Amino acid sequence: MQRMKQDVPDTHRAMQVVNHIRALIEKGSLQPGDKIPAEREFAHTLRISRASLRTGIGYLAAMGVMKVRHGVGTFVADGPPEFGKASLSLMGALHGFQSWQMFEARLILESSLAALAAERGKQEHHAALAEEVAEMFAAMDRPADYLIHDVLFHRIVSQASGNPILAALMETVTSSMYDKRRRTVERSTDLRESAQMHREIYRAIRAQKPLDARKLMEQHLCMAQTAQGMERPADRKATSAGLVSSRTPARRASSTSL
Amino acid sequence: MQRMKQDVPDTHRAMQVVNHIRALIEKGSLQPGDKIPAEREFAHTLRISRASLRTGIGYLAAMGVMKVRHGVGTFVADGPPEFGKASLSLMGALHGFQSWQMFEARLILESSLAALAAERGKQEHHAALAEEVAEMFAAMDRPADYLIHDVLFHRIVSQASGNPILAALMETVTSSMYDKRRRTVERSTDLRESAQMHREIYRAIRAQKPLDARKLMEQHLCMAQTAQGMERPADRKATSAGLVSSRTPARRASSTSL
DNA sequence: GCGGCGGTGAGGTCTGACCACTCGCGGTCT
DNA sequence: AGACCGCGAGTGGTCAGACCTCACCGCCGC
Repeated sequence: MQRMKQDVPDTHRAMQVVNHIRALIEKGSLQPGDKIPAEREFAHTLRISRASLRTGIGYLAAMGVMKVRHGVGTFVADGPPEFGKASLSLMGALHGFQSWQMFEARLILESSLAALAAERGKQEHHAALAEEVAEMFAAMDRPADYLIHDVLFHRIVSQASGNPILAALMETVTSSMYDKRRRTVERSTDLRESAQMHREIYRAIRAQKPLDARKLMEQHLCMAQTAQGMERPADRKATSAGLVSSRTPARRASSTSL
Repeated sequence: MQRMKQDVPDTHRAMQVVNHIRALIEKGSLQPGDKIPAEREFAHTLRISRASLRTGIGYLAAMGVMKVRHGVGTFVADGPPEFGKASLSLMGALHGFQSWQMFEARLILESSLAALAAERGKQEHHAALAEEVAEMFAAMDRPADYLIHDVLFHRIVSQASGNPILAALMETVTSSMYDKRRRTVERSTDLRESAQMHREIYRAIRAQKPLDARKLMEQHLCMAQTAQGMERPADRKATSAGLVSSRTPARRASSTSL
């Protein structure tokens, strides 16, 4: 029988702070971007020491719920939802995550994200997407700039999906690959092809064709994976049937069909 | 132009601790389950105050990289990779995540996980899966126990997928739904049907039929969503074409085909 | 008008003491 | 001899207060 108990990541006081702030957020009296009272003052209000308060704030900051700015104050995170960015990186070092696993996770998340974006994307998203595609074509000779708009493009797709949870998960995965991508893009030679693939994806999303968007995104990511030489070491090909939208509908006939 | 800078969640000293421990992990001198030196001693070694050391440890603990046990010591996390469990819950309260969004995220992750498990699952996983299915059938009249084996089943599927990253992401999503599920299962009446669906999924995985496993898992989750009355408020149906493995391959003909 | 300088208030760090929890050793009672 | 209890060493948790660093902004002098 497993433990199944609530996680107790920190100690009493810290959780007290976390729960207090959580209550404030849920009550609506603490909105994203808001500033919380100064540490000394807040600590006195909660009847705890400043050190304990800082422990709790540190916990929240580590998870991306709050942002601390030295000399300014402590604020509730305002931008798009983000989990602790360094977390995946740390976990990777600890559990020995492989590059192909990251790509696989990204492939699954982002292809679904593209499909959702095609279904639900609004005009504003289409416009932003078009903007980034244009920027990418314009920056084909400047890999560093190109990467920026590349990332932006995918981020907008995430937003257009209308599911901030998936978007946040995606961001977590991609952010831990960013530095590696930056190095790869520098010596990339076929940014033109990449830009065109982005344009195709954009078109599929604008045309509200989820299946096309999904397939194109899969192609795009598989290509990116190949470009970085991060295919899965042996056995199956990366584009295994269960992962990528299959082009062999015939196999569906073998369904056990409940 | 966006910021794109590295995240600086905490301050200098804390990151110094994080990086030090990260280095120890990457060097291999710190394995999962290992105990790190006592705080007073470790702080003296790093030439920083105990308070600063604790800040760094708190950061790592918040992300699930380390586990602190009062009166015992501080250890490197050993179990399956887990992100901060409370994070999604906090983020949800902050950004107003909807239930259907959680279900959607879970649907995407877990259906892919099932497909991967069908491709890569080993015999040991099949055995464990069968075990849990049996337990579920045996616990149909005890909702609380049933839920435990339900969770275990899905967790084993995650492991069988061979991608710890996706498994960890899934765990993050599901753990924030656990309490709600617990309440729902209590008044559930058709656990028999649920158990049978799990058995079907198990069979598809054992038979190495990724597409079947994916589809069955989708059905199972959609049913669970319906049971909890958490469908998406209006517009489309939950089983939109781009999300669920379509049963209308004809639509694929409309591809823009790059 | 502009730029540097310093005040103000925020977070960051340090110190050292004390509190709370675990665990195991050793004594005691049965 | 064996089971039980108590206590103490070791470890994390909390506290208090002082001081440092940084960001911001208004004042003052040029």
